[in-house]
Amino acid sequence: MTEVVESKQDRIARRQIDKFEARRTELAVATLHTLAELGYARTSLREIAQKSEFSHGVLHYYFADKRDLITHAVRQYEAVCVTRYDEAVASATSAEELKCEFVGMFFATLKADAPLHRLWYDLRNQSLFEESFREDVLEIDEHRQAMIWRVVSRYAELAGGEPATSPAAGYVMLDGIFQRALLHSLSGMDSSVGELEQELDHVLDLLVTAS
Amino acid sequence: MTEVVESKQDRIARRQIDKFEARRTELAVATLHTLAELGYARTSLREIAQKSEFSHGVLHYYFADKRDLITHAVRQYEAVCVTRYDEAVASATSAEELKCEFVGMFFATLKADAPLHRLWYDLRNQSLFEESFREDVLEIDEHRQAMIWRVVSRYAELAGGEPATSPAAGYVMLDGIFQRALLHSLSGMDSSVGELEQELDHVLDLLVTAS
DNA sequence: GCGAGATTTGGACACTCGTCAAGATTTTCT
DNA sequence: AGAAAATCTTGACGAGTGTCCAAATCTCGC
Repeated sequence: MTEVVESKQDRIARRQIDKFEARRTELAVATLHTLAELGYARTSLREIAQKSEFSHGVLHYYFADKRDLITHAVRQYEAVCVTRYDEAVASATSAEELKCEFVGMFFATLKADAPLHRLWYDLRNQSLFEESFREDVLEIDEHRQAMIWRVVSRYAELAGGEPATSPAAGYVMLDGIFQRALLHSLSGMDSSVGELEQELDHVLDLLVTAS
Repeated sequence: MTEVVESKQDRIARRQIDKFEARRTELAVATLHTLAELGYARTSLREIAQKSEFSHGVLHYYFADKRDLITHAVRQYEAVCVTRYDEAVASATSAEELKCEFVGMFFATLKADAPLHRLWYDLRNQSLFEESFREDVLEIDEHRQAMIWRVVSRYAELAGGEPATSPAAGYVMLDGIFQRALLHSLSGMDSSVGELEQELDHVLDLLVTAS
């Protein structure tokens, strides 16, 4: 009987833990939105709380401190970002089709999710100064690299060639294009963004050996 | 005679203005060092003053406000950074020599001036959130792009080929490599940096059409 | 419905921030 | 040398920060 009682208490305990976790992610999502809007340098706990439906005190009930909160927010970002092109990779039946879908999605998310993307770059840069961010940043960067590599290697396969770079170099070069396009997009330099879009078509072919 | 007096006053006035300007750049340089060490988010005026030989009040004697000061510091950065490869471009007599010198300098400054470089990326990212930084950032980015383009186009010339990308795409891709190498270098991932160095050799050739 | 525990609130705290101004100090000109 | 101007220091201010906590509120098993 004790074990029955125990399991019942366990169920109750688990339910509360789940609720606790659920609220944590809820607050982490609110944090993510505030960060995306204001940037790391100007995001305060009171600002975060104001964007949620809670008071600022509750943040310290669910998180040890500010770093703990932001770390969890970054982990939420990861969940959002790294499967973006997988469907296109799986469904494309020709190199041309994959390229077209990839370039389209690339610039679609650039425009639709600009605040989130600039946050990512902001946090990645923070990790250049704050060692405590590095582990998470490096891990997320790995996942982004893998995501891009799935596209590039599949593109090479469909084109009947081989990737011309390592996964790291390929990712880093395409990410460089994304960063520049993001900056120019937020600066209202639409024509420059358009040129980059045209050029991405071309760059993808540079990243695979001629078939 | 009035004009003689005036010109004498002018000389005096100019001398004082020059002195004023000199102290401004002196303080801007101190600001640059503090920014490079702490990052934008954690740099305060008192911290800047402490790294100089003055008190914090003097900053408001020479600069209107914090933004004015940081803007001038960024301009100082620009003066430092954009002629780095020009000597190599001018003196190289073969593609192989230019490539070797470029790759060497690329990774030498990566290691020697890491704090300054991470500051640049930090400020460029701030411009994604703060419109007031954008004008300066875009201008400096142009100069960096031109600097890289001088290398790429000369390399293509020496190799008897043509650049395979636009100046923007070429810059952005090489800059992406630099960013990644900087992150991994500051993270102590030396082997990863070494791989990127090897790969840069290869990437340079991707950026020119086969001769 | 009651009561214990979980959750939330809102204010207090110690601190740092940018800014400013009054006064002390130094430099410069006559 | 002495006066005038430029320069620098110091301390204060109000606002904003992260953190903590006592009290208020809510939840939920009994």
